[in-house]
Amino acid sequence: MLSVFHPYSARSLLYSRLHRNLRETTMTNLITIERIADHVGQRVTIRGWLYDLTPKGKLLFLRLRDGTGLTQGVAYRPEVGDELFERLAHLGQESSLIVSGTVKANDRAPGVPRGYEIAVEEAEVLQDAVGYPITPKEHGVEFLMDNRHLWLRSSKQWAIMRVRATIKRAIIDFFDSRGFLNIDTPIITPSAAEGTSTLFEVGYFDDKAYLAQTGQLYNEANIMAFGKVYCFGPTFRAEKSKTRRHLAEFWMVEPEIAFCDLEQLMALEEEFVSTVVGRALDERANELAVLERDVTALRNVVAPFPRISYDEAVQRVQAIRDATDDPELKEQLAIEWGDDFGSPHETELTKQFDRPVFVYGYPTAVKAFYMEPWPGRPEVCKSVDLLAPEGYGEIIGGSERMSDPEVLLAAIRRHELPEANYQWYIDLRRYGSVPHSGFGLGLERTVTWVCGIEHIRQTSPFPRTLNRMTP
RNA sequence: UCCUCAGUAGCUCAAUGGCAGAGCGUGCGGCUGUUAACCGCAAUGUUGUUGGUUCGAGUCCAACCUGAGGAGCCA
Repeated sequence: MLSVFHPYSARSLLYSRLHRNLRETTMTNLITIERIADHVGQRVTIRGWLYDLTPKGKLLFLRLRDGTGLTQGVAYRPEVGDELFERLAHLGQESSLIVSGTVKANDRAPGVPRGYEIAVEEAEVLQDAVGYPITPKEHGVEFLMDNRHLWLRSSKQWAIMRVRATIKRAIIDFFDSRGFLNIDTPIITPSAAEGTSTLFEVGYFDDKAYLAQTGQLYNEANIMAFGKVYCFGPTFRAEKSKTRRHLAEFWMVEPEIAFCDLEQLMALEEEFVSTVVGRALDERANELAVLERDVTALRNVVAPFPRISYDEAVQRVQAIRDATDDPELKEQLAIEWGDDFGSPHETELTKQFDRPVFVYGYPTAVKAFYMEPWPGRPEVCKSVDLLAPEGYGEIIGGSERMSDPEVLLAAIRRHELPEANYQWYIDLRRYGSVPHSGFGLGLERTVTWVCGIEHIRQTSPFPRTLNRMTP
């Protein structure tokens, strides 16, 4: 029995009718495409959107997506009848519809998961969409970003968001299962943790305040109450950065651990990162396939990770520089002991390894004020960055924190920070100070790397960058 | 803030200083296995803005606007 609502003021949407259609739909065996393999041979119903349409004479291929996957509906004119066939054959891309039919396994069927299709028996069109702007062809960045609200429906963007959700879940599970307390840190803060130049300013009643760029200092207070904690939320940087690695708003997870030194911190980081990557590999194989990600590179991400000192890293970069014939690269790679690494340095260094690499013991001068001095080498601090392979660069910055109140006070004065704002922070060292460490991992940079994509903006559903805060 | 590149049809791009073009998408028709299908027909333009050079500017010059990705900074 066919149920085609035809004609109704062609190509216009009537809400009352739309909702009536929805209620009257036979919901027998309503499934998600994600689970289509469990329903081979059954008559099922799916609800979703038309991703693409290929007419082929008496045969019609409808690529259908429902948010959980993508599958192929096959309509055969003699079976569905002329009326429904004609209606389906002229649907616009992204039309919304409800389709019922029998699931069949077929090697030729594309989709996520691939290899299954639905022999269409019935269909109801909720809306015939006209003029959907994003075609299954090449588009430019500006056009796609202007249409971000629609671009999210495209299969690669869909896959990235699903990988992101899994990575987020894996992060939470990792810390929750290891005795960390999830605790929230403020987003509105009175001053910068590490200087004021890169913060978004907001009005706070009659005062000025800033959007937080880190929750770390608060977490140092939290660990003295709870032992091991992590915060996980949005963070804000007003840096005028226009690169494929920067967002103005991004998510960061920041664990902080009492009674933890730099060695133990690195051990935690490598276990953490390899666990998270493993979860993405296990749970998002289909999505990584959509992204055409080389998963063998991800399978190498197994602890332990190589650990090299800043001193050694400088020597390695200098050796790479000496070996190259490319004059541009030679200039970019110029570095002396005491300089911070720029992205060209990090990129070349990470090319030497097949998994993330730790660089520890940076010069005190290029790092934040709160890092513990290296014993016997005050010009070096107990900091560690974790650099992702394949040119993806820094995904984690961490350190052992200063535990001596006098040393900390001296550092605050040396950096000319407003001392009054840091009294509570110094207090943490006055009342039961212990060695402690922590790190921050950028969610979007991690997702960019795991997905193997070009640009960080694709890892945020609605990215905020230097030149864009819409849609 | 600095450097480099770009802006032409809905989209992606061509066009020696000399008639504004193609592919895709869209509409109509054809095709029983399409995977960004294929074949035929049709419609589609304030060449980012302003000024200048020239008989003539999409093209050359100047300024501006918008965007891109790289530096710095950083997750």
